[in-house]
Amino acid sequence: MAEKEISQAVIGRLPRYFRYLGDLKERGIERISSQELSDIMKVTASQIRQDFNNFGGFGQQGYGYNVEYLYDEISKILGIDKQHSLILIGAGHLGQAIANYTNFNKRGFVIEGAFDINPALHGTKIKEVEIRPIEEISAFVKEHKTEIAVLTVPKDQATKLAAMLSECGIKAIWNFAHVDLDVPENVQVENVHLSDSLMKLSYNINRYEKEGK
Amino acid sequence: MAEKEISQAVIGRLPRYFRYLGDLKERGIERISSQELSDIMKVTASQIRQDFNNFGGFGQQGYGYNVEYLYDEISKILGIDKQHSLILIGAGHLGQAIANYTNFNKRGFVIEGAFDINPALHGTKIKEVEIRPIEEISAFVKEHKTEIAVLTVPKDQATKLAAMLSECGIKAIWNFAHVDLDVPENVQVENVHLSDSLMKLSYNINRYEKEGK
DNA sequence: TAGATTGTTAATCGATTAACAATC
DNA sequence: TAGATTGTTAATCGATTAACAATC
Repeated sequence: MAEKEISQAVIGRLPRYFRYLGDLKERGIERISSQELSDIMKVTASQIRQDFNNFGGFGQQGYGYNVEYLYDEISKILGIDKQHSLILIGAGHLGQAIANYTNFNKRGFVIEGAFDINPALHGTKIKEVEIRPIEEISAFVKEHKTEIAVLTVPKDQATKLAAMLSECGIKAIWNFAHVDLDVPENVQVENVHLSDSLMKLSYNINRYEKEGK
Repeated sequence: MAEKEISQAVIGRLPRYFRYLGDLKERGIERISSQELSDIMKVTASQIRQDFNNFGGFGQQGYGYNVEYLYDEISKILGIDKQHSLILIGAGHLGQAIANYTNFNKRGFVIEGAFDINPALHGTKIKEVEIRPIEEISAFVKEHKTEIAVLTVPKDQATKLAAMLSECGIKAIWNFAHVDLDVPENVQVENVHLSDSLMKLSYNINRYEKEGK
């Protein structure tokens, strides 16, 4: 069905809405108006209403939005109402950091396998998951129908691994390598380019010092 | 001087230009036209020319752009032609990952201190840098005129630490905590919200499966 | 000089904000 | 019913793309 395509600008804001709604829910708040949410989140009430309306009406005139309902709906839109299977490729510090970040697990992102090129690590464990040689990735992904590969390897390896992962049916790559992956359109890629982020910070330090603004 | 404000959309693209230009430079390529760069980077030539022209003319009609010159100019714009001092706050896996990522060091981002709440870590080292109690942050930042604090602590700590850091004159916070920091406008913040990123990935998996697009 | 390609203006497109009618 | 607040259309703003004159 040709539902109208939602812009990535809107999608990019959903996790933040989700986070604030989670907080409100925890604080026992039942309803909220776009104006109140606007005050808390520092975005316009208009944008909030437009964003939510991309997915159909979640609110009620004269009342506002039911926090729990809205929270649940956003979780469905984001696809985090279901479990997702992950494999870790690269068991370095970054891989460890991700494996140990319990919030992902709580949200249903479950690490089912871990792989590294370093033989010394094979057989050792990262958060209860055994580290295997990268040669075993393909068979593992096919057998477990793994959805997401977390790529925390140097960039020269990343390109080859991405091609291989695409071939064995991975659905998505969460890419921490500092390179743009070229994969078929049935493989979703989300990049986390930490050095890009740090450079933006550097720019803004610079800019503030020059412009005083 | 009221130079016209450059949009964050443009800034966000600079690190990627920088990366590609670095590659070209390494491959010994001296000049490149906006069209050639467009082919490699998969953005329009028009956008490339517009982006660069925000900062004045870097090219030459009939010739194109000199790779090395352009590379250097972008590094100046991003402020990565100078050294930047960092402190690590939170010496967990993520902090370790960042400390061990040698590329940052190579780019002039130097970690000068590390702090953690856990007394067991005090006195131990993370990449040659001694881990200190967080009570010492304030004095350290003032003494070393530290520019950037890398915040890799749980979110409840992050809010308080951000306020403290702002007070003792930090210029910027690279925030990995899953919370929006509220700091004065003289403190630059760059957020790395990993779970937001993962949720976007989840959305796109979902979307592709539904729409087949 | 002729050809190539930038710098820059104009046109288009998309995203955000404002306004208000619909309705709970 | 009156008041509140959404859903949605219209207006504005900004970013991207196209076009072309300037110029190397």
